Amino acid sequence: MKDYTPPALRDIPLTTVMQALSDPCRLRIMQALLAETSGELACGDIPLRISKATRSHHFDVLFNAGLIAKRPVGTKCMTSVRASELERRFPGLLTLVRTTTRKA
Amino acid sequence: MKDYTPPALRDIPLTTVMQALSDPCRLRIMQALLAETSGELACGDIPLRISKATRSHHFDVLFNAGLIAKRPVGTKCMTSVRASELERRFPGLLTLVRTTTRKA
DNA sequence: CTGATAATTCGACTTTTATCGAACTTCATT
DNA sequence: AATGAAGTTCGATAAAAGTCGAATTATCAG
Repeated sequence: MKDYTPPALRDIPLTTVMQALSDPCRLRIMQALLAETSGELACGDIPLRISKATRSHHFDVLFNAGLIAKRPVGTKCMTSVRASELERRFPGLLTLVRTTTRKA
Repeated sequence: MKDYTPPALRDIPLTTVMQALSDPCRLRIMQALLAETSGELACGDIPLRISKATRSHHFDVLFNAGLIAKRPVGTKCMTSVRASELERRFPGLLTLVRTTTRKA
């Protein structure tokens, strides 16, 4: 919970974003966030069969890739997609993540 | 050069595509192919500072991720982006790859 | 202050990935 | 058949990434 200042998207290469989204858990997280009407969720709110440590790691990767923002609320850590910024820097990315359904 | 039959995109998860594009060499290859007016290039035509073996490996990853097609011409191996199919299966992907410039 | 909850940090371990040199295959040309 | 060019395959090695349990920090509710 060190720092809530997100990285500038200008400095993020597309390969970093691709890498962040190449893990099924992380893609799920992004899709869950995008599907949420409120726009944000706490880390623990997304059901994943992984340990707390791993979950924390995945959120970290998404954060460092510029994909999500974090906001502390009590002991919780609410996260949201940096939608408008991402759309500017990576046109088409969110459409891709939103509309591509997971294969059987 | 075993098989030139590309995988069905229906069976390719988005994470696989993301993983394939998470490497700088491979992203370059895709961007070079998309920028090419003829639409195709031989493996060796793209300048990369890697060995033949590694280059071959990267083309293999792109092929298995459903991103490119291969066509033998003599001893050469012409490759092209599976553009229309990709656009249907992964809307926004090619726009993303085409328009996102590499950071400084 | 105490206890409970949410999340992070710290090693340690395992799996995956990128990379290469060398040997091999294929095809075209001579 | 012999040469050369373009790719592939085969280990081997080194770096990166995913995973976890245990210890730690931070915050809220009594």
